[in-house]
Amino acid sequence: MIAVSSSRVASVIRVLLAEDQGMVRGALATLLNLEDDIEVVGEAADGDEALTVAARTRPDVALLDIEMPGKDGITAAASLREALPDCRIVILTTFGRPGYLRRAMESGASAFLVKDSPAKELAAAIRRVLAGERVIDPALAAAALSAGPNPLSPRERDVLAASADGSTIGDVAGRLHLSEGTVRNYLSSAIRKTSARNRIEAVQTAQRQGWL
Amino acid sequence: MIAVSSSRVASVIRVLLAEDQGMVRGALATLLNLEDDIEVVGEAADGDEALTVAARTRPDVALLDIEMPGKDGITAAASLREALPDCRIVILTTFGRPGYLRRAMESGASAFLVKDSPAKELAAAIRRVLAGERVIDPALAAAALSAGPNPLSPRERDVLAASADGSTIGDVAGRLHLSEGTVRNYLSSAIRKTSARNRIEAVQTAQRQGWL
DNA sequence: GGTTCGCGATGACATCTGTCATCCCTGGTC
DNA sequence: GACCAGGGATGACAGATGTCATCGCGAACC
Repeated sequence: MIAVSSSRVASVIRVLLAEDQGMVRGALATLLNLEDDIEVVGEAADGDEALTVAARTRPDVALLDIEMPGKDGITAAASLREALPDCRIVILTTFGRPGYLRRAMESGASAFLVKDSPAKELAAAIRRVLAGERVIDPALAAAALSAGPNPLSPRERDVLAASADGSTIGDVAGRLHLSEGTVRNYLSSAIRKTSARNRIEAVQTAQRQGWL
Repeated sequence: MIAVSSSRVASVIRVLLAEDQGMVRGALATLLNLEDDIEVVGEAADGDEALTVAARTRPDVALLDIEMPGKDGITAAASLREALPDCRIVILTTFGRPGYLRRAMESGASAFLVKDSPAKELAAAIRRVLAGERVIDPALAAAALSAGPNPLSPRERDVLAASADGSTIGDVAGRLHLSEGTVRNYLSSAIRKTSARNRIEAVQTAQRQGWL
């Protein structure tokens, strides 16, 4: 054998990093590139960019932040799953919300990491995921299971989400092409299901649970 | 002179890093330690810890995240300013809110960085700050100046902040030892001053401006 | 001494919200 | 065919919310 066809070592893990905060993205990329068996082959600042970069670089693992402008990490994960079925997905997020974990898993993610955990766990998770394991914080998994699924119907979810920015009922009705009474009814049942006392509390619990 | 009393190089910059998200903190520390002239001599996960670690390590520069549990970065900056007047302060934050910038500067910070900016700017800012410069994103500075100061009176601010979590007027009145009518009056004027249509919008604009 | 401003309060009023009962229609499912 | 669950709507009602005028008090300022 005269020459190796590719210069890269067989065991190097090719990673795509999608994270909107430039400083965090740069720091994480540096951190990962220090590992002998990991190489960051692509970076993206939002979900859409992550998909185009992934199509070009064909990474072994995609590291996706949830909180990104435009297409969020979970939505991007679902699209990526179709485009590159062999690419493992690691979801990285600021908030360990039960609903996030549930949706991430349903979108085909292999790991779910919160940014609170130590930095060394990132590389470890990437290696474990490539070995076929699933990586989830046990405490968070328990919380997600005990919290149960999203109790809101799709329409209740829509209306609650549209009310989250302080819009008045009239605004929401106009935006969703519903009558004001209907909006009030959906809000009322959303408030009941979230055990809240008003719309604001309902929005907050729903967000805390990752239901929006 | 028989021996140098300290083994450290004269030009090494000793940095304290306060950031609550472990993964980000670890990655930033790694990034900074890669620089020849910078050494992270202490890490902290919240504002109070930052103060104790700073007292022990006496850093040249303190890198403080704003969004931390317990004592936030701006409050910590003010305390640090008293305890270690020679320590330069760099504020690092997710949100480039005008009010944050203003308060950070009033607390004695020398630099204000948003996490959106590229990772390489961090080390650059640390060096410039130590050289006596102030480092502020020009666009953000302009926004802070054009936005003007916080129009809310201290009490309006209190009441609005207490209403942010969806509490009812009765709750807020009880918590702040005010009559319900007074709370309504303060909320009403806060709503007027923020050009909002209701309490929720008022809370949102106030937060977006960094007025809470 | 007069003025202004912030804090705190009251009462009245109009409107917005949240709840409930009730209705129609549609697409399952047993 | 009977029987739900959802989506969508209406009307009525109580209570919460937002606005306004008005008052008293004390501190600051000219």
